[in-house]
Parts: sequence; C-alpha cells; structure tokens
Amino acid sequence: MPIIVDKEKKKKYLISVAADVFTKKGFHATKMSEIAEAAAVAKGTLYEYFATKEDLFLSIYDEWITEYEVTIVQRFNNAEDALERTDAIRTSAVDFYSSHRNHAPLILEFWAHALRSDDKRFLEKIQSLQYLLTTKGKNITEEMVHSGFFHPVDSQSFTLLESGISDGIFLSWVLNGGIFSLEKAYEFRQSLIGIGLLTEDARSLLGNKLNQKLSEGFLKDENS
Amino acid sequence: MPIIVDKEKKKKYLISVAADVFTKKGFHATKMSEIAEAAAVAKGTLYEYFATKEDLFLSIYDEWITEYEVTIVQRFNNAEDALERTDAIRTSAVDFYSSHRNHAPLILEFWAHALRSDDKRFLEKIQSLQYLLTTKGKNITEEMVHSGFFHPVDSQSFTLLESGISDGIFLSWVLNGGIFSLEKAYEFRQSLIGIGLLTEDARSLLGNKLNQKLSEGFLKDENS
Amino acid sequence: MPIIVDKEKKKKYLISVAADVFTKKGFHATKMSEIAEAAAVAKGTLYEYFATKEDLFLSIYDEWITEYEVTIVQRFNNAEDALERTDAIRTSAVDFYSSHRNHAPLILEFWAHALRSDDKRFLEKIQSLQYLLTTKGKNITEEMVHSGFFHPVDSQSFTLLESGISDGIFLSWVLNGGIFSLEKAYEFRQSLIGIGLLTEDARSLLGNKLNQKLSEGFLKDENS
Amino acid sequence: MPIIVDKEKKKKYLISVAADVFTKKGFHATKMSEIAEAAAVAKGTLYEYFATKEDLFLSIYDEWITEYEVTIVQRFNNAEDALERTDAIRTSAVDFYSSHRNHAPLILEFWAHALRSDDKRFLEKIQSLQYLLTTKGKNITEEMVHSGFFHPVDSQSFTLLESGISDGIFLSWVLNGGIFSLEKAYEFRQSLIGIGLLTEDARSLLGNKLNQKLSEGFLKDENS
DNA sequence: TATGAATGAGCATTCATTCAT
DNA sequence: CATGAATGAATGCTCATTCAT
Repeated sequence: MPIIVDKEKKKKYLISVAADVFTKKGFHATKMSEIAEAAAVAKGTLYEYFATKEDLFLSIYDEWITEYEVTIVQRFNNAEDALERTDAIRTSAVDFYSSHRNHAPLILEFWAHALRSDDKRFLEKIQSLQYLLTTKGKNITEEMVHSGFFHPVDSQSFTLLESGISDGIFLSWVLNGGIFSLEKAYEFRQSLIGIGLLTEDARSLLGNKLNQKLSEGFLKDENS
Repeated sequence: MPIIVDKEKKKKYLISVAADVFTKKGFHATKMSEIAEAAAVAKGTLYEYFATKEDLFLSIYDEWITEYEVTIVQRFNNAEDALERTDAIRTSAVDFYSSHRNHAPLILEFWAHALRSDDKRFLEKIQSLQYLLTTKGKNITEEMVHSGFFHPVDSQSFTLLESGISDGIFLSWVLNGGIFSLEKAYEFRQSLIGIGLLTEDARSLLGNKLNQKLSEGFLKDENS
Repeated sequence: MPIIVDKEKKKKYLISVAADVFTKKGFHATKMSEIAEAAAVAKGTLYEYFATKEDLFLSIYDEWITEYEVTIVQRFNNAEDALERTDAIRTSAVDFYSSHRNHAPLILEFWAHALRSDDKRFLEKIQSLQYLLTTKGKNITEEMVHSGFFHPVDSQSFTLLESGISDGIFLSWVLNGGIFSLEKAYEFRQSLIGIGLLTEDARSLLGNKLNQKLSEGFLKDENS
Repeated sequence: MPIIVDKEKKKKYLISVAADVFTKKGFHATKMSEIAEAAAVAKGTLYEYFATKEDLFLSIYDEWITEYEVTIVQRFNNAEDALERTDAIRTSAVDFYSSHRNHAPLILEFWAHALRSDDKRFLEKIQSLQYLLTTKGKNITEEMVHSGFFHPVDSQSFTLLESGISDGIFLSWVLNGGIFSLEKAYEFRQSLIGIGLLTEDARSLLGNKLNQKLSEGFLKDENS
C-alpha cells in the first residue's frame, strides 16, 4: 500500500481500489475483506472511512458523477456558442464512458442498485445528473432551432432521448463484450441524428461528411 | 394458489410469481421463502421445479426471451415487404418492453447478472437474441437502401445502434420512474432516425407527419 | 424389479437392496429415494414395509443377527462334544463375517449407531447375540478345562476376550482394506490362543501343526 | 469460557470441547451451534479455526493420534531391550484407550467415518498409526524369537493380530457398556497370548504368574 | 488511527415423511 | 397395495459489522 497521510487522498485511494474489486465481482459477491486485502489495509480501516458497504459503493458512483458534472459545467461555461456547447456535452459523455469502460459492469450495477435499494441516494444522484443534462440540453436545442440550424423539435423530448441513447450505446457496448469503438459509435450516432434534424442550410455547410460517416459505420477496423 | 395439475403449467405459474417478487426486491434480497409464500407453495416445492435460486432466476428471463423471439420470427415471416418487416421488429420490441414495463428493474438485473455471474447461460441468452435481431435488422436495412428508401448506411452499425437505442430508451424510462409513454418515445425515436435516413422521395410520401411528431415530442400528455 | 408377490419375500428383497446402498454411503448419506430407486420401487412403497429410515436400517442388522444366531444354535445342538461345539461357534463366526465381508463398513456403522442412537433396540440386539455367545462359550470352556484339554482359565473372561478378538480381527481387516484372508486370520488366532491354553497332553495330540501355522502367518499368498 | 489469548491454545480448547459434544451425540446429530454454545463462543468463531464441521471432527482425531504416536515413539526410544519395548507399545495403547475411555463412541465414529467419508485424510491417519505400530511390533517380535523368548512366529501376522486384538478389546468394552477394567483385560490378553508363544525357558522364569492371571480373569471385582 | 478476532443474524438447500389418488 | 408430488423442519456456513487493544 502506498503510504498516504492525507485523509482525503486515502479515501479516494480506497474508492478506486473498491471500484476495481466491485467491478470484477459485483456488489453482493464482493466481500469487504477482499477490498481490504486489495487495498492492503485491515477490514476495520474501511469502516473508518465508510459507514457501510453500501456507503462505500455509493461513494464510488458519487465520486464519478461529481467529476462528470464538474467536467460538463466547466466545458459548458467555456463554450462560446450553441455548437461548442453541444460539443461540450457530447465530449463530456464520451470521455466519461470511455474513462470508465473497464468499470462498465459496475455502472450497470449502480443503475440496478438504484432501482432496488431502499437507499434513495443512488436514484437521486442519477436524477440530479439527468437534470443537469436535460436542462442544458434543452437550452442548446432551443438555441439550435431558434438560430435555424435545426428543424423544429420538442427540446425536452429530444434531450431525454439523446441521454437515453448515450446510455443505450454504452449498454450495447457492454453486453456485446466491447467489440466496437465507443467513440466511433457515439460519432455515428451524432451523424445519424444530426442528418435528420439539420436544416438544409446547415446540412450544406457540412457537405457530405455525414453521409460518409453513415456509410462507413462504426464496426469496421481502422486499417481495413 | 390456483389448483394446477399440469406440471408444465405449474412451472410457468411459479416463474410468473417469482418474476413479480424478484422485480420488487432484486435477486439477492429476495428469499426463496418469499417466493414460495407468494406462490402459496412450500419452499421445497420450488426445488422440485428449479434446481437452484439462480436457475429459477434464469428461467424467468429464458421464458421471456423465448416468447420475445417467437413473436419476432412470427411477425417477421408474416410481413410482406421491408416496411412491414421494419414494423415487425419495432412492434415486437415495443410490445415486449411494454408488457414487461412492471418488470423493468428485473430486466436491468438480468443484464447486470449476465455480466457478473459465473453462469454463462445468461449472457448467451442475451447474445442469442441480439444475433436474431441484428441478422434480421441488417437484411431489412439493406433492402431499404437498395430500394431507394434510405440513404446509404452501414447496415450492421445501424442495426446495432438501433438495438442499443431501444434498450437505452427503456433504461431511460426506468431510471426516470416511467414518467413518459414508452410507445410514444419509440415512435419519436423512429421519426428522428427516419427523417435523417429517408431519401427525399420517401420523405415526400410521408408529408410533414415526421416533422409534426418531432415538434410534439413524447413527453406531453395526450389531453393537454 | 423382480416381480414379487409374497409380502415377506418382498420385505427381504428390500432389506438386501438397502444393505447394499447403506454399505456404500453410510446411514446418513443414504437417501430413502436412492434405496427406492435401487430397488425399483417408489419412495412411498418403502414406507409400506418399514416405518422409518432407522427402522429399515435396524431391520437389516436384525435379519443378519437372527440368521447368525440360528446358525449358531443349530450347529451347536448338532455337535457331540466340546471340541465340536468349539468348532460350531468358530465356524459360525467365520461364516457370518465372511458372508458379510462386502458389508463390512455397514457393520461398523451398526456398532456406532448402536452407541449413539436413542433407539436402544440396536444395542439390545448386539447384547443379545453377545449373551448367546458368552453363555455357550462359557460352558464349552469349562468343559474343556474340566476334561483336561485346557489349563485352568476364567471361562467368562476368556469367552468375552474371544468374542472381542473376533470383532477386532474383522475391524482390522476392514480398516486395512481387506488385504488379508479373513479365514486364515481366524485360524491363526485360534492357533495362537490354543497353543497357550492347551495342556501338554492335548498339545501332543496335535503334533506341531500349531507351530507350523504360527510360522506361516496369514498374510502370505497361497501361491507363494 | 476461560480467557485464552494464545491462538494455538484456543484451538486445542475448542477441539477438546468439540470432542465431548461429538462423543455424546455423534457426528451428524451434533450441531455446530451446540459445540459453540458448549465452548461459550459464537458459531462464527468456530469457523475462524476450522473450515468445516468435518475439519473440526478430523482435527480431534488428528490431535489424539498425534499425541498417541508421540508417546509410542518416546517410550520406544527410551526402552533398552525387547521386553521393555514390548511394554512401551502395550502401555502406550492402554494409556491411550484408557485416557479416551469416555470418548469411546467417538473413536468408533472415526473408524466408521474413515470408511465412508470422501475425505481420505481420516483413513490415512489411521493407516499411518497402523504403519508405525506394525513396523515397531515386527521388529520386537523378531527380536523375541531370535533371542529365544518366543517360539517361531510370523512377525508381521502376529503384530497385525495384536493390533486388531487391542482394538477388539476396546470395542468389546464399549459395546458392553464398560463393565470391566480395560487395563486388566489388556493384561489378561497378554498372559493368554504370552503363555502360548513363550518358550519353556522363558516361561519358567515367570513361574506360574501367567496361570494365575488366566484363572483370575478380568471380570471380577478387585474386592471380591 | 489502525487492527483483526469475535460476533450472530440470515438463508439456500436437503430429504424423511405424508397422503390424495 | 403402490405411487410420487408436496411438505417444512432443520442446519452448515457466510460475512458485514463491532470494539477492545
């Protein structure tokens, strides 16, 4: 174990170790003793930092989502127009899911746990992220429509669908054993959605880039 | 308990009861005794029909997926052209997810379980369905492109994305507490995807129905 | 299953099947269903003939011991002098243990069960046999001493020791995996005991047969 | 519960408690919770020291046999001639069986368990003891014959018989409810065997002590 | 702060026995 | 007489959590 004096840093260290163990075996099949062993601390030490097993479990998701939200807000605030703000949202999602691709089964677990746990903090965390995304997404969409880039569309529905699609692609990627590139799949998705919503004016600006992406798909190897 | 003589029917009865109990509490938190009590049989009886708790759990998913697959194949074979075949796939999905909307958390559990269980039958079942869907989806898409309805698109990528989107909408619906209509969301999705892929010729046939759907969204109440 | 009409014969048939199954797995590890299957009858049928599992278990020993006792009494009554009566006892023991050599572990089980079971019938059965043997053995010994064949010896102690030695040889044979001939071991035992108790007169009648047996032992192969 | 700090001592303490409980009820009828209660520890604590119930069971026999073997070897090595070595073996046996007279049913259980258990460690333990005894016994016997004390006898057969007789006397003692003195029975046995094997020269040295023992037997009360 | 021995509530699974047919 | 589906009491073992050191 790395010698860590700073309490906050040690907590983060324990969270990251726990994430790896939970990912491999799932919440119920993971024993606190295994996490302790993996972190090279005693079982009792874990309880100095986390009240219960579920608390430790939630802390992982908490950490991740908080980081995700911070990223979104930062990039969003640095963006200068609707297009950049769209990118801010999309790249944040891609980065989040990509950086946690090895924890994929755990994210599924969080969702499942959120639905069945008596502890509503899981669900609240998920919905707070959802709220952040839909609020921002709604604004962007309305701006895109207003400025003539997009055909008229119900912004809230569109945003909600977008977020569902993001999760769905990730889910599909997990259940298929990670056989395709997550990034390319997200781009393919954007092209497919975009081509439908973009007005003729906007579309002409992009040339046939979109059509090309659609023809290519996201399953082929870079080299082929 | 309804008096059931046919062994096969009793097994299905037990599966349906178990599905309800598992849905409410999740796999680990559900006790075999609770299922037995809910089915008004003795604990031992469950073990006359299912070797283990996990076996019972899998049997539920097995039953559902088998039914789902049968529906897909039947509707697909009765369809007469590519458009009808598209409908066959889409309505099968909508019907499946709609009929199991109350079991939504359980489906998430199956996915999570498939990833973490040593028992690979879960994952195999998921992937066998996936295979059925992508094989058929690919054919339809190619036909749509070939007959000039769709712009060129990589059929396999498109099909995979479509299936991911289906699951994603369902997931979003679950995590948001079922606040919107699943059917309307699926139609909104179809319109959004359709408007992007359809050629001008095909689009002109549909008039502005698609634009209307997009403007409406899927979140508003029918009556408002 | 052989078709058996006579109830008494069917009971004996079930006992013999049960003996084989119990021998292989032991009392606790043997399931009534296994015995039923081995006998090609339904579980319920066993309960037509035996009240409980323990009852069936006891019936086996009962059957064996009764047969053993009948043999002893018959041979004993047919014998005409002390030497023949000695043979009657010894050959009955050898025949009993030899005929049940394949059930050896089961006999150990009976002994163990007799000691721990609340059902005292096991112990009573054992002690009734013991009583028969010691009563008869005592008489013979006294006759042997009285007629000048044996040195003076406490007949009850000697008889009890003899019976213990019989069981001990059998036990040794079982725990050593049956690597020697049970019959030859019993004869070796008789020679060793005999040579000590026999008076000079009696010994001279036997010549050096006894010494020869002792030199040979009971471990060597017949052919070597 | 006595307060015990040393882990090794606590293990031995748990073994001794378990031995008493197992003795009274037998392996299968004894619940781990009963042992825990008798030892005034929690059930879980037992599992800190023993992996399974069978492991605890074996540990008892292991402990006993190991101690027995140590005694044999020590006394054997301290003996200066064949006669003393004979005593070393015999007194070790008598002491072992005497010290465990209250555990008698348990020893029968071990034998039965050894034969039926999948866990071969039981049988191996029994046979390792057997091997130690027969190796040493064979040497002594050969020495006795060689030095003219014993008539010629097959040493391996004789030793094996001796060990079987030891167990048989113990068995007889147990099944008869401990109605005689184990020590006296062992001595009676030694006299009976001895008188047969001893040469005239050797016998004359002992006078008529042997004949006296035989006449007395081992069943009479000291005071009568 | 850190430890890890001790705890004991909790649960899947087994199987002898019953009894309606 | 025979059956075998149904029963439910019984128990080995696990593991999150505690707390004395």
